[in-house]
Amino acid sequence: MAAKTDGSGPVIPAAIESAWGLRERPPKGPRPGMSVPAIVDAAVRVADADGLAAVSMSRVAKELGAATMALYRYVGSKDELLMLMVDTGYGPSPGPPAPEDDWRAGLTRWAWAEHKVLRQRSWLLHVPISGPPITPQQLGWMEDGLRCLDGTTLGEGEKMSVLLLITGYVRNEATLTSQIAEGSRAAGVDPSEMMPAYGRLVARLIDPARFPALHRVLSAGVLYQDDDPDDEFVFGLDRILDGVEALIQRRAG
Amino acid sequence: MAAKTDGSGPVIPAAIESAWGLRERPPKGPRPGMSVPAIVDAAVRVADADGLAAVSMSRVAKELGAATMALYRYVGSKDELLMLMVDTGYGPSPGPPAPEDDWRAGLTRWAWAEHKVLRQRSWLLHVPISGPPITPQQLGWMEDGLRCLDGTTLGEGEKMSVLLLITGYVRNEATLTSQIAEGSRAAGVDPSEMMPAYGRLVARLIDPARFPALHRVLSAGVLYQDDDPDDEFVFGLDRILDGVEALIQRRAG
DNA sequence: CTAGTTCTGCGTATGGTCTACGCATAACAG
DNA sequence: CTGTTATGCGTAGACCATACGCAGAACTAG
Repeated sequence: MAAKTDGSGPVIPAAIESAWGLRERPPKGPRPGMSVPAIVDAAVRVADADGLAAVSMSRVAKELGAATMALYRYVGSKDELLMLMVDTGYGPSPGPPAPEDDWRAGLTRWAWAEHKVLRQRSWLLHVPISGPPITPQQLGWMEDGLRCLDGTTLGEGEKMSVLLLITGYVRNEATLTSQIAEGSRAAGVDPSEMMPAYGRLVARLIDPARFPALHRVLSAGVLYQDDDPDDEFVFGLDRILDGVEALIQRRAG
Repeated sequence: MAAKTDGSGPVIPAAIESAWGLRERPPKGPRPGMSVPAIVDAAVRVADADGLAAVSMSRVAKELGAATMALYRYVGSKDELLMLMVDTGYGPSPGPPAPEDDWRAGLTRWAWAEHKVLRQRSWLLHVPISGPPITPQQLGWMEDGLRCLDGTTLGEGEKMSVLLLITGYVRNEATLTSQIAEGSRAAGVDPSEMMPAYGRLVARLIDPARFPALHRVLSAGVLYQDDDPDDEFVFGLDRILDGVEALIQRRAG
């Protein structure tokens, strides 16, 4: 009931420990008929096909031809399963930066790699994350990001903050574009018509006297055009990297 | 079934229309015993007290002394209720920037205002947002943000992108700190012990040979200290604003 | 004043969720 | 061979959102 505070350190979910390869199978009892990776793979398959909302314990069990409750011998709860799904959903990190890359090129590639994963598996954005990363591959991503900043003048804490900033930006951008995509699918509208429709809606709702600046944006036609989402992504990323560059130069000078 | 595409424009949920003050009550039939604002207020009260997970239709109805199904006469679905909760949860926008503020001071205040709201009502972060903002107060926030950039050299589209960038950052930062808070409450650990515990955990899991950069961060003691979350917030915000400043100067020069 | 219409309140019921618990059985240790 | 321990999984409980339909209230038209 109380938090475990013995010498072993903080509590970790059992399935996470086994993801790190710690933990041996007890020698007694019947052989397990399934495995944690098989369950996680099945869950990822379901999420890829029908979205995160379709991932229920019974659905995953059906995918494996097993009974619902059988899964609970392998994962402690649905939340634990979700955590493992995130780990394998992201996949292996893109690897350390190429030797010829400076920090900016490295981080750009790093950000694009996450961007690409999130565009393909937008369900990752819907998983309620419940804490800082502790799974092997997630820490692998972090490691690769840190290496991009290796030669810079930044302190270790600053490096970490920069990565947090960038990964947060990537997630956020992906969330926005996936919402547009999902919204258009739900409304049965062509995705390229989504932003124009939004612009018309806002134009119909707002009073130009009360919302002058917004009205000006609408008049400029900004919301009506269906931009390339990648352009929007590049814009924000470049702003952030410009800000980081300013810091690096201040530290150097 | 198909999307409505008549002259009235895109479909909007009934309760949103009434939030904008459009829509008259039909003259016939019994007087409504409740009102949409009363329901939304009750739901916000529940979320404030017990978190978003506690907001179920039956719980909100109980709060009002009404029957569960009675609510569906006022809101079309739970999702619609959530959208309205977000609108009133954010509250009125902070107002236009002070005349003596330049764009940077204005946006800083704007960002802090959202930061403050999200710190007080962290359940706002858990509401699955399903599209671009269309409620009155949300567009009010947008309007105020745009006004901060009024005198700058940026194009209308760029202004919008900058706001998206900042609001995304604020949400992201708030998400991270609220996760730490919620995680520590769930584990029954003192919040100030949370990051140190995380640092120890990572140190126990990773192999320094496989994760050298991460190991260096740990050795620097970065994860062990319990930073002031506001410092972290300021760091990221300053980076972003530096990036925006670089753009503004490029456009000006 | 009456009849018709339309809206409200809400009870019932359906189908979904996660998961606590306990039992039968299988596999190993001694 | 016996005891111990793990597995597979059925049952059941406690929630959840919400579709549907009915009783009755409040208005309008005649």
